[in-house]
Amino acid sequence: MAKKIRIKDIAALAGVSAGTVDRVLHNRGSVAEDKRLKIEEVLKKMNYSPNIHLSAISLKKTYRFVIAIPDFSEGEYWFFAEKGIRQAFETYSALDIVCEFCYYNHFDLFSCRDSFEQVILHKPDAVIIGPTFRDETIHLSNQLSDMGIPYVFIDSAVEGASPLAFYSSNPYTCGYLIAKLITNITPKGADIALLQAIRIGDESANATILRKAGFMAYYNEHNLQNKLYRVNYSALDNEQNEKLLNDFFKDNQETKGAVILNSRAHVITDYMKKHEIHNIKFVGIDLTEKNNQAIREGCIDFLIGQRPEQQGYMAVKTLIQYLVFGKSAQVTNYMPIDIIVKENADLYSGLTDFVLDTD
Amino acid sequence: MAKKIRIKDIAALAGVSAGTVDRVLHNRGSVAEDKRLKIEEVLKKMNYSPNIHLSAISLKKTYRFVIAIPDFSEGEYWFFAEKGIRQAFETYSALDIVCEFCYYNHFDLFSCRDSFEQVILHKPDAVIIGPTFRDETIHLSNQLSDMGIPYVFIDSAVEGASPLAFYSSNPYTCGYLIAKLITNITPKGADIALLQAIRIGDESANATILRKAGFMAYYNEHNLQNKLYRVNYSALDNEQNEKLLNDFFKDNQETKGAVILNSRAHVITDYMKKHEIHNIKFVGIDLTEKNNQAIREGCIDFLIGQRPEQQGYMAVKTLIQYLVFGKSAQVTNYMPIDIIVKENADLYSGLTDFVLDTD
DNA sequence: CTGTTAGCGCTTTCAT
DNA sequence: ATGAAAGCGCTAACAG
Repeated sequence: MAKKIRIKDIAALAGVSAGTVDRVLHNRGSVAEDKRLKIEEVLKKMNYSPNIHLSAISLKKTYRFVIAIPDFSEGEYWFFAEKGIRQAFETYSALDIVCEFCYYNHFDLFSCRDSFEQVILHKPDAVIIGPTFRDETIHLSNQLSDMGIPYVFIDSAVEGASPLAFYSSNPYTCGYLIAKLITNITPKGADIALLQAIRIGDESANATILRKAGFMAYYNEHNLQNKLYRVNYSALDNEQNEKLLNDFFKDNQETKGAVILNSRAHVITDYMKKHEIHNIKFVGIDLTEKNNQAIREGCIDFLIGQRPEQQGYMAVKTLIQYLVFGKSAQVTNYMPIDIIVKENADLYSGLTDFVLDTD
Repeated sequence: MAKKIRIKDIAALAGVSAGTVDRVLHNRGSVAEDKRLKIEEVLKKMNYSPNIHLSAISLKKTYRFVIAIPDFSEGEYWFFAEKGIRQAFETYSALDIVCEFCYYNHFDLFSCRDSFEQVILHKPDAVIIGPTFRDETIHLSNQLSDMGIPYVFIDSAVEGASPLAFYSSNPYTCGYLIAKLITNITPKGADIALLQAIRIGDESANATILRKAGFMAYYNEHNLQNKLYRVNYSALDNEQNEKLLNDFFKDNQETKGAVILNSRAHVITDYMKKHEIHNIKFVGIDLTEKNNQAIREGCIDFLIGQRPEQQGYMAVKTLIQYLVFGKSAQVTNYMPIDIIVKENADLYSGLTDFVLDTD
């Protein structure tokens, strides 16, 4: 085990004082060029990296975080993302962080627009965005970029923005894998239903579009002949939903498989249970509490897990590293895509203790 | 966001000084009973927990860790476990930790015995054990228990020992899931081969026995009629292996699926590739580098992932929490069981950056 | 431009 | 038994 290297050690090796090393570390200027070079050389050679938790106690600065994500109920997807965010704040409890949450309804474009306007008003030092609507997200991103405020996307990224980083699963791969799974567990050539949510003010969410592309890619690459029905459902209006699904399932009794490219699988399995529709294989996304229930009961065959806690945690961590040391992380960060079945579902849920840290 | 609570705050609320609170926190005695009770009450009410990274700088104590695990080459299972262990030491870099590794050959009982004898000689403050052979592990555990030295198991646990905690996947569930996967991707009733390693001095490793139990349980619960061949192979002797596998595959051309309950899947797929045996579905364990290669090439259909890095990381973390604050964690800790296929394999490998931390 | 110093939260030693 | 004080690594304000 290498002995710990302290600022003092670096200082000695470079023939300066600790204060000067610190100035270099934080780019605070007022350091002679030759000494700066010398210090940077020593830092690199010794592979020094300061203990951020120790930095924190000396730093009196208060960091204002704003989190702009969809609202949620307990056990839903964004619940877990927020859990990860709060966990990160715990881990960095030595830092003085204040945090505002700007929630929006992610089925409602206008709600998102309102919410995003609030973000700037909070004068944040850092922002975490859960994008749903493309144009609104770009608009906010541009404002933040202009003001020099760093921001990180979680759940999905948006083309045309310049976040410090984003943490999401690769939606294309997700869709691709879903296609593989559903076709592997349904008879060859069977009809498949593709459920999609109705949104207010926009036809489809950002991530969902990309997942669909991956899904279709699998079909094309494998020359699949399965008939594919696009079925609308409503996540907001139960009655409307009932009607929409009735229309489809009455007329298409031959459907053997169904997939949904967002976390509302349970809405569909609830309907199926109620109407005693069995023998339809079902693949969905996200281990929400309700989906967990459904997978236990055998109503869902596969779920794709996206590690929302970890995304939230990493977003905070990345921003802190940047704010404190100006360290920019890797921009593109795709999470592992977990394949969840009845047997391993329990092990994935509520596992916030099994988490790690790296630097 | 709740304001940070410091020892000083607790002290003020309890009407004592910071020093006294610290004495209570660390059970260092010399505190009047009534004050102790008062302080403990305040601690609980305020839900105080000290920042361990800050504690660390004041603590000058050196902690001696000994890690007794199987030896490995780069990219093998234990390589990743050790990676997680080292990562944890990084995270807790404020602590002064020295660490000795006692490796043993996990196909050789006697090597294990020798290695475990070394452990005690290092006079460790804490030990991490990767158990393979039951009796040797129990023997070491008893010695450690007698000396009051905390130890944690990773990869698998051993009945009859009293570790501070263990981190492993549930071997029974692992085996069960492997059975489900192989029977789902092979024709109904098809012959299945169960590959098992020859070991020196012992018939089978601890974890493997339990996995086999889970595997068989699935068979029994589902009344499967598949013929099951137990096939020996050698992980150490290539020539012997060639012969063993020849014997089996020549005589059993009807085998449609194969599973292996340890991380050497690639040994078998290498053989199959060499002998141009195709059309055998294959399920194995652990995303080692070589297995990763095999899954990419399509030689393996499913791999079960056990998160070795995370196990190692958690083992260190648990021991540190115990050593510094006497905090005992939960004893039984089953990791998520990852299901890995060609499409998501890349996302699981080399992902040591995507890790979290909680307290 | 640079070294010195005080102070962050936590622990421990040393008087009391 | 207890509080005051010093010191851990790191940072920032202050002298020079």
